[in-house]
Amino acid sequence: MAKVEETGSYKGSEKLRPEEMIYQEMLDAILDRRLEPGMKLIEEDLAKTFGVSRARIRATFLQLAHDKLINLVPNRGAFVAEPTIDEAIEVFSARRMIEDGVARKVATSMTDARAAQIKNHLDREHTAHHDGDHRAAIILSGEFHLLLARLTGNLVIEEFLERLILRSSLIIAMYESPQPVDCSHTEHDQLLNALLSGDPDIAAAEMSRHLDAIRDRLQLQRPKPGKTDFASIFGRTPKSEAS
Amino acid sequence: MAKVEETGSYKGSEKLRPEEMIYQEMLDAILDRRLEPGMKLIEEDLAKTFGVSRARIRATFLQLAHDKLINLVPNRGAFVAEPTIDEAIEVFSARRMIEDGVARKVATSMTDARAAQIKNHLDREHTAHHDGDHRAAIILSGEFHLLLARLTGNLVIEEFLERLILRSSLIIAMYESPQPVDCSHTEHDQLLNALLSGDPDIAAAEMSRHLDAIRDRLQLQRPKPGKTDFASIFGRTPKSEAS
DNA sequence: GCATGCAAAATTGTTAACAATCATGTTGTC
DNA sequence: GACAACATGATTGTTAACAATTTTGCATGC
Repeated sequence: MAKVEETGSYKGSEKLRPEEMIYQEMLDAILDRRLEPGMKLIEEDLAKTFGVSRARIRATFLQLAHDKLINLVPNRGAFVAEPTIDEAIEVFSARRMIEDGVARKVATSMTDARAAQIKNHLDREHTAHHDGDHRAAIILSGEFHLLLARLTGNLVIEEFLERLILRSSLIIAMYESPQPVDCSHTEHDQLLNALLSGDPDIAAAEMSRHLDAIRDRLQLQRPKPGKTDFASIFGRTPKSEAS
Repeated sequence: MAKVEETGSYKGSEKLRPEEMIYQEMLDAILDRRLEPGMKLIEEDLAKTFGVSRARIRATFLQLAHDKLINLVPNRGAFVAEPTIDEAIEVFSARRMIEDGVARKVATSMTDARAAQIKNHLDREHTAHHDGDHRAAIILSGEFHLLLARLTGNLVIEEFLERLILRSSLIIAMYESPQPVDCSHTEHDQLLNALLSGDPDIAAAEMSRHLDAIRDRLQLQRPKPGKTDFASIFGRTPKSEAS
């Protein structure tokens, strides 16, 4: 629970430096879809909202853009990112490539203490799921992967994967199927078993399966998400194309 | 040759947008060690040098800091990064974890066209080495790894690895042994053979070996690089510690 | 009625001045 | 002579105003 709040709280720990707090708040808003994909982000409005100058908002924009959570268009402004289907596929493919390696490393360096650490996390995932706390379940699910990355002891991997997991969260928020089927907590159990086997190939294979499963649960076949498909809404084909 | 200039030129393609040009120039200066590790970067001086406002320099700083090429200290300013030995080890360990996956993917999706593409690159590496063009050899060596990343067809991996390779370049510039022993071009040949075998395990193993070899060629055992060790210089031990 | 061009409003991009903070050198005291 | 307090200069952080660009609304003409 504490862990959940630490990473995903709305305006949780208020002793953060203001710059970090603004990043965190905008991040949460995007992942919660209070800021919808494609939405224009106006500097002055945000500056007034947070009580800071436009310069700080601009700096925050650069961070968010670097993490691919917003798009920065010269002279036009900032827009909440709308990851395409191809992007979504690429992100999970990239995660597979990296997290396979993570799984290999964790599997071959497993200790009792580490196993206990993972089990403890899984307990919290199960609790959240049992309590029907969907939001906590999603956050903990992401943190499970981050925990494995941390167990490699490699900060570079950890930081990169953290960004990639955030990006995944936006993708999931955008493409998740209407009826939430977060059965992934049982998959994490299987993953732990694979890691405990100590066999890097088995661990990597299970990680690949898991990430593919997440991807396959998404609705990645919609015509063009975010962009309203008037033709299908009104049951007719467009008369002519706009210039 | 064209490729070399494209990525590593001093002030090459001047039709870049000014913001990108400034990033590129500072990047080149850091990797060339014209800007030494630890050096203070003063906003106003750079602004005058490039004929832009401090605001733009600040934005460029954020980019460079994100790539870990400079350190940003609140109220103190920006300093060229001084990767520690531990950081250097972590970067190459991270690359191994990722590039193993890259090698696996490239090995299992090899075609004649791709093999030719790689061979063509190796030819250019050999030429540069034969001509004694050390600078081009280093750049091409980095681009070899980037080429493999590109062959995975995954933009996420490609972009991340690009940053990691830049960071590696700074590390190599900082820790390379006095007598340049860039024998890595023959290692790239071996890597190609491993990729052509089509066996992902062989390819990954060869990639690991190669990256470990680069790391092991570095002088990663100095007491504290960048920070002058007066005690050893003057052959005596410090009398007392500074407060 | 619809497209085109123009004018106004909104928004981003840039600059310069000011405030806050940190580094440096000096002075005074013990 | 060493240390601390202080004053000075340099540098970063912030703000507000201005310029450039894009978007929007409206009027005109076909």
